[in-house]
Amino acid sequence: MFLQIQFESEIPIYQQIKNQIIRGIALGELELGEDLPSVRQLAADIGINFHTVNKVYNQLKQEGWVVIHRKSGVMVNPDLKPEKTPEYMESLEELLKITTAEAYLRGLEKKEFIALIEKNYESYKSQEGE
Amino acid sequence: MFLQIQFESEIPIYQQIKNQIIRGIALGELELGEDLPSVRQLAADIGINFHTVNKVYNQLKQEGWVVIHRKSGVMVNPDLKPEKTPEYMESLEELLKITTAEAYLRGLEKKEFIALIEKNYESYKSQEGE
Amino acid sequence: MFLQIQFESEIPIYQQIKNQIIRGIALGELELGEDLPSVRQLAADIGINFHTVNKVYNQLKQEGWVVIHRKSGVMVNPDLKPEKTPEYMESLEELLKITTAEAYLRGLEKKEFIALIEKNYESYKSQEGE
Amino acid sequence: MFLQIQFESEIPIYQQIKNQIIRGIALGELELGEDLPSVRQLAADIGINFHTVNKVYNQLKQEGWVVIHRKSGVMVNPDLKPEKTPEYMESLEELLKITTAEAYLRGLEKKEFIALIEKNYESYKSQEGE
DNA sequence: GTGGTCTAGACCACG
DNA sequence: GTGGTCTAGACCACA
Repeated sequence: MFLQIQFESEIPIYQQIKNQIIRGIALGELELGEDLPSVRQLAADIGINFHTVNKVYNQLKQEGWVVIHRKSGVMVNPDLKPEKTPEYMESLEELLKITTAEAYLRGLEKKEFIALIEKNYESYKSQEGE
Repeated sequence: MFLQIQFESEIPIYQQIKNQIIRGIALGELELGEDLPSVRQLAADIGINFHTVNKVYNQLKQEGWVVIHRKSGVMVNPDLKPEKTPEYMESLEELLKITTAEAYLRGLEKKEFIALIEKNYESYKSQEGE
Repeated sequence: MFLQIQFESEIPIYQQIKNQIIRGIALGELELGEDLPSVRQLAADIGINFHTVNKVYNQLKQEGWVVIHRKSGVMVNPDLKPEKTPEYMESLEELLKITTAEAYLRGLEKKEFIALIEKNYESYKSQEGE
Repeated sequence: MFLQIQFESEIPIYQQIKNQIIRGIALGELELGEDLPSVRQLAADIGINFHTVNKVYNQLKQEGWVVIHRKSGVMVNPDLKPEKTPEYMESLEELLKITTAEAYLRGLEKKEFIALIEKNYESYKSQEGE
């Protein structure tokens, strides 16, 4: 498994896992319809309690990233179609407000910031052969 | 005061205040050397516990955004020069990893994302007459 | 066979099968006395474990919907006469309590709700030439 | 508190609590903006573990029924506006398919079924003075 | 005081 | 063997 958890981080473990799974989908490391480890398996791999993984999978299911088959376990939602909802856009804009403000004050040029965005986007695009 | 607090938000109140003060500086709404309200004043204005405001000011001081004079209160650091430290850059890159991943999956084009960044940066630049 | 199973559903597979068989009887798609597929046949058709089908048939038998002959297999109970028991009525009322409450809060008018009921009832009645 | 839990029921405790809170809102027993007991308080009142209540509140928040203030606890969403989404309508229709089928086969007349619906709806309407 | 996170272990439903 | 539920208790962040 490609998950890398920082136990000393302030970011909750379950949040780190969620982030990395979503990023894994964007990067193409996780394909649509691909099986994810069982809650207990993943928990054992990472060395955490299975309830923590359970919480992750349930939230990912709630948000539509994965589907939970009744017995075969959890897989990346094969019909993944997350939407650019107004709520999402609002929260993104709110996040960027403070992020860019601090970046600007710290002397990060607009060009540098955009370069970071582009670097990330390229890594996603490359998955599609574009 | 220009602070707008969302009590139902996931973001802690103290974090919201910090964010808005930093953004206020970037926007030029708060000038370098400008006095901030006293702890009790701000707490009363927002309707929160003054310990929360105290925490905010102490963290802002520690991070170099404000200076606290024993009697004259708190002011925006007149010699503000926050740095683009490696630690900061690392945390920013980490944040953008997950942020762009979700944005990409939700169908937000790179151009759209960058437009959001530029919109923000323009609002800061305009303060300098550029 | 007319069974359509959703493996990602919250509803257990065995429950889905039961539901569809009972609905099939109400719709007249399954006639009284009609033979049902064998346990192994149905399991193979759907692609599930035959223990699951076994469980379904046994529960349906216990509730009086089908009869099981040792060799000739399973058939819809030719003398079907399920009753409007107090227990059933109680559980139905309990179900409708929460169902109508949410429907009401979501803005579903009483007329709309009743229209849904009537639409269903009509499809059963039509089987009797009414 | 008006909650009545059946510990011997097959319906999970957390589900029963959810149901009764939503029904409480529909009945007007819970007003919009009204405070709900704290997780630990409600858990103690019912005599269950606080994690179970926590799960309820989080799901209710996720579905928009309540808001969780950072310190003042949980309250019924004052801006409650659950929607008649296509997903909801689909699941409701699916539920009514099997429910009406069994009711019909058990000899419950359409009129009787509708009477049950009306009885419930009246109890909600009466809250509005209509 | 509030909710949030994580651990730990038990038992159950499902297939 | 899978996820789901519930209990229990610890510690933390927040206000």
